[in-house]
Amino acid sequence: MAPDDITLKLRDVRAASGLSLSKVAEMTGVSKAMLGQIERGESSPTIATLWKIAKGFELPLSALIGSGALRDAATPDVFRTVTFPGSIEVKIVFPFDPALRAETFHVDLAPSQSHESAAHAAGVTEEVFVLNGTLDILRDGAWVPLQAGQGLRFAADLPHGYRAGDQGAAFLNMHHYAQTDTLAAIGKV
Amino acid sequence: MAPDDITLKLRDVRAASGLSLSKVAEMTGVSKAMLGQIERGESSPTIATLWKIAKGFELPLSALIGSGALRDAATPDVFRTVTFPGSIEVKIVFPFDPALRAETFHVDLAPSQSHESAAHAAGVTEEVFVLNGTLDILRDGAWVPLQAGQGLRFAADLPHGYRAGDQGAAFLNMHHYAQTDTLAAIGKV
DNA sequence: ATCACATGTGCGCTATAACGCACAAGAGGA
DNA sequence: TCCTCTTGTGCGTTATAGCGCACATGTGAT
Repeated sequence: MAPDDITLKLRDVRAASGLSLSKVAEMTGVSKAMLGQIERGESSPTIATLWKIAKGFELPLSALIGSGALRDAATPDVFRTVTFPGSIEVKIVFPFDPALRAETFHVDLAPSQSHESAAHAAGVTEEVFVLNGTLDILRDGAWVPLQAGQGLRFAADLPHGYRAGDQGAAFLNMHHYAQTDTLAAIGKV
Repeated sequence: MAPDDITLKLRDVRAASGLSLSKVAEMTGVSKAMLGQIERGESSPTIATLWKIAKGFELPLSALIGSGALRDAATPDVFRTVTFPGSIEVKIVFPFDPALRAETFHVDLAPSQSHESAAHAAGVTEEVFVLNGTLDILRDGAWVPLQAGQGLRFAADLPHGYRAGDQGAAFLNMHHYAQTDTLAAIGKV
């Protein structure tokens, strides 16, 4: 890929918002002239200014960077069950999808049952949403108490654990694999 | 947030690869001195050079951009609520994280209430997991019935809709943004 | 000890990103 | 028409990204 493949979508974003260069300049702190040049491809902005723009629009930085985008299709629901190494049994709610880099499990813990998990690979983030009962999550050495309807997002590349309350617990467990697994592609890890 | 929140992960990536500045300079076409300055935070690179670096490592650009990540954050004892353009009100369970490109909402529908959503931007995938009641999802022109404990994953860049059953419905709604998102978050939709 | 080589950092120079300001073109209004 | 406001673009200046080169340090090897 040539460096020309960087398509900045500022023009699209601004068009969608219906704002003028002046307005955008005002809300981002980036000069009107510079914004124009960026849109026209006459200037290659610093990430610092790109950040300012993204912040102004309240957009993730990646929203402004056009790269090779993978498209994705729908996947229906099929519940397969899988036993984790840690010996607990989980149901697959959403299977892993390479495009999303995510998968979702449904976990059931018996009353007071606990499960400790070793550190996952770097860049793995977990999200837990409690469906029923109460659940304590061990993260960073401390137990975080959660009730039904509450959620917690944490980095899973550290040792962590789950512990159900007196009435057991059911929760959704989303695993997000950041693009850090690309480190694997380099050779190390 | 100050622009200082941009943490470039070049140092981490290079450390993981075990390569020297010279080697990286050679394979990326970016001067050794500049690479050093970027790692030390003394220089804010252009996206052009950032692209060269990413390309040299055969990494996606986003792999080098540190989200300024909250990552570990979000214990939503306090739910923030947000009203969708479509007029229904949703609670934010997990806020958008650039690294994950995902956010999760908690949606409550009154009995028989329905909500239609226009097509989102290309590359948006939704996951729905029903917590309570029954829910029908309009996808691809057909209504898919779901009960509590069931989930559905579908491409959201087509018109789609939700319809609660007789007792109403509560469900989690995960939005995954492929690298093309942009427009959806702005408000245009 | 001295050599040979590779590591990362500092210096001077050039290219250019980013700014403020001014200007030309268009859109209504009176 | 003339006036006023806003649109986006061009110009001159300053700040800084990015380069090549040289230097200081470090690590073995002989």
